[in-house]
Amino acid sequence: MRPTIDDVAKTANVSKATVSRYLNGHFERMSAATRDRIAAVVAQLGFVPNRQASALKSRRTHLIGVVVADLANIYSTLLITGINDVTKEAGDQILVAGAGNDLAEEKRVLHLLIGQGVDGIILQPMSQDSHQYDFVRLAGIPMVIVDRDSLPRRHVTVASSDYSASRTLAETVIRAGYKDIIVFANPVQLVSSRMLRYRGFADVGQDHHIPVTLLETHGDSAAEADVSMIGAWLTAHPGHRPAVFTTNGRLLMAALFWMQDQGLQTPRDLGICGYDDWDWARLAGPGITSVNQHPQQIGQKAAEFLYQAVNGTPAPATRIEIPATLDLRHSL
Amino acid sequence: MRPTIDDVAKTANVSKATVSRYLNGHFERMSAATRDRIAAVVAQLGFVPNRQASALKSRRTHLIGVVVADLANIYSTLLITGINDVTKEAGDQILVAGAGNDLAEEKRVLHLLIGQGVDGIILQPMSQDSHQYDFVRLAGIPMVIVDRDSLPRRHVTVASSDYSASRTLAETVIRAGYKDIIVFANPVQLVSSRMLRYRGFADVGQDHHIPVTLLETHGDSAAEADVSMIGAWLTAHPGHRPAVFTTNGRLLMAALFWMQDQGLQTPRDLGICGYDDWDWARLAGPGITSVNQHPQQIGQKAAEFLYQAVNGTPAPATRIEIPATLDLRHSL
DNA sequence: CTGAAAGCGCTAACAC
DNA sequence: GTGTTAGCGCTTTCAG
Repeated sequence: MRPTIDDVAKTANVSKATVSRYLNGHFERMSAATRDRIAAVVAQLGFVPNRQASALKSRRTHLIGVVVADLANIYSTLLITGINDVTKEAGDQILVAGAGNDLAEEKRVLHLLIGQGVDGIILQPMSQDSHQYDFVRLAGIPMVIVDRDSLPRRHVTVASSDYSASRTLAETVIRAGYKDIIVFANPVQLVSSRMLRYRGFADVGQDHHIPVTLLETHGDSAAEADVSMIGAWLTAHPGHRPAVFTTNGRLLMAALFWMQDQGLQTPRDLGICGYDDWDWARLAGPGITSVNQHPQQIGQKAAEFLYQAVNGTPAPATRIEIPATLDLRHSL
Repeated sequence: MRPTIDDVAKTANVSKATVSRYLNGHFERMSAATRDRIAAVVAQLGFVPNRQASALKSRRTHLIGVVVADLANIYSTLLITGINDVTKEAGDQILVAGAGNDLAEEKRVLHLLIGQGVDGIILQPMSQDSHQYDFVRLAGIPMVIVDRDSLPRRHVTVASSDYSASRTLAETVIRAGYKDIIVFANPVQLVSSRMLRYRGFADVGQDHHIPVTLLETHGDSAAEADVSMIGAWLTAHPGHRPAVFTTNGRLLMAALFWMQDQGLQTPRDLGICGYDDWDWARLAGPGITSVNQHPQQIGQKAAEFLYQAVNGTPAPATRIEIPATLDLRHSL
């Protein structure tokens, strides 16, 4: 079985304390001889210190918890990759969990993370009410929020510039001559970023006296999303050629699948644009005009802020925006 | 700060042992009164047991380590999602790490996982030589391998039916009338699954006397992959219209980006097909014929086998294949 | 420069 | 039914 610090100490003829100093790099006042002897024994035994034990005393598990709304999402992957970029430098590991788009499940996994004694948490929150997360502050665990707001703001929040990116895209749509706009989204009341994306369109539409219709669906996979709502709208408005804006990549994909099935083409039959963090939209049809929010960068920034807090110098609880970028293509 | 089992014990006027029994569900011989009292105190204090401490004695951290070759990959996301489906049921958590396609880095993170005392590991291995992983068996940690072989086979290995799927696809290509086949891949010697995918084509090509050219590139992102090799081939073979097969989704995307930039169309100028685990290929061009290896299922199966081992009844070290499926579309 | 000893929060015999 | 006690493997004063 795994050797312990005691095994190392005995084989090297020193005390556990000395080995511990060695492991933690406190060679300042240690004879080179002892150091080398310990090094040899560690290598020979293949000793790997047990972090569970060390955490008990040192109060540092070197674990960072990450909770995303839905694991099977490109956004999540890229976010996690960004976080990993910085935890790696710190020699830490990430504990990932998916909330399955469910508040109760999110709460459950947060408790698991607390139980594991994570040094900090990065959360894409299900709830807009930050009081829901009081228990993690009570546990004394630093947390930073990503992608969505949770208010009153108690944590640094890193998100993309949803509202302004959305406005810019809406202006583009209108400039392209569309007289009808459809926003295809998951329920916007529930999540601040969705709401901001919708509001960007709604506000610009109002400025230009262009009607903006909100079509809400539950489920965001191609299979679950109820894309036929768009078909219903089309039937109800014969002769109209609207621009459809989808608030996330899965919905964009769902909409495009549906169009393909219906034999609808863009921009001939309708315009389409939406969020896409993975650039595949460039390849669909004539190329879909889309917004990229750079989740990897969001992950990096979030992790950097988290470490500030973990190291005792938390930044003020403000919203940090990573600019989303617009890729103009030929679907409008 | 976080309350401990001692705090709970004192407030509830019982011993730590009783609280511990409560926490672990040993109510068999416990008065309902004490049980309820403890429950109340636990809720009131917001007590969450410290798993680090419990692990020290119980030898179970409830942590499953997952090491993938590259975190920023759809395959990884879906694999992790599948693993999470089953660890969640067990009340466990997953510790994910990316090896950055580098053997040394993989070794480093494996050591970190061992240090964290994970109950088991799921690995998409960088090395085909299983001796590289002797140190994990020495540490007594159960492991299952996914996606690629590492031999001599010491661990259950869950992968997709690479060779047969690849043969089927090759037959399809040839039946479509192509007289030249190009396999665009990352170095095939290094990874068994790539090799199997290549061999499937090579063998079928030989059977039909159709030349199969292997074009190898390093880096698999659209930016890094050297797609111009295909262009060079085209230049060297004027008048030919080959079918290109890419051995993973990133390379498929890279090839399609390049074709788009070159103004090349499929199937007009060349045929194209490849691996795609996320169905976006359905939307590209006329729809790209592709192979889906169902990574989520692979993850689930792998986790199930891992738990068998963790629970003391390891399955024999065989290769388990999850059938890959072929989506015929219009790119050939 | 190194060692002894106490203890982190929890579990698991073994008592009673 | 419940309490006592002895650690799990490590870190960290405090001595020397």
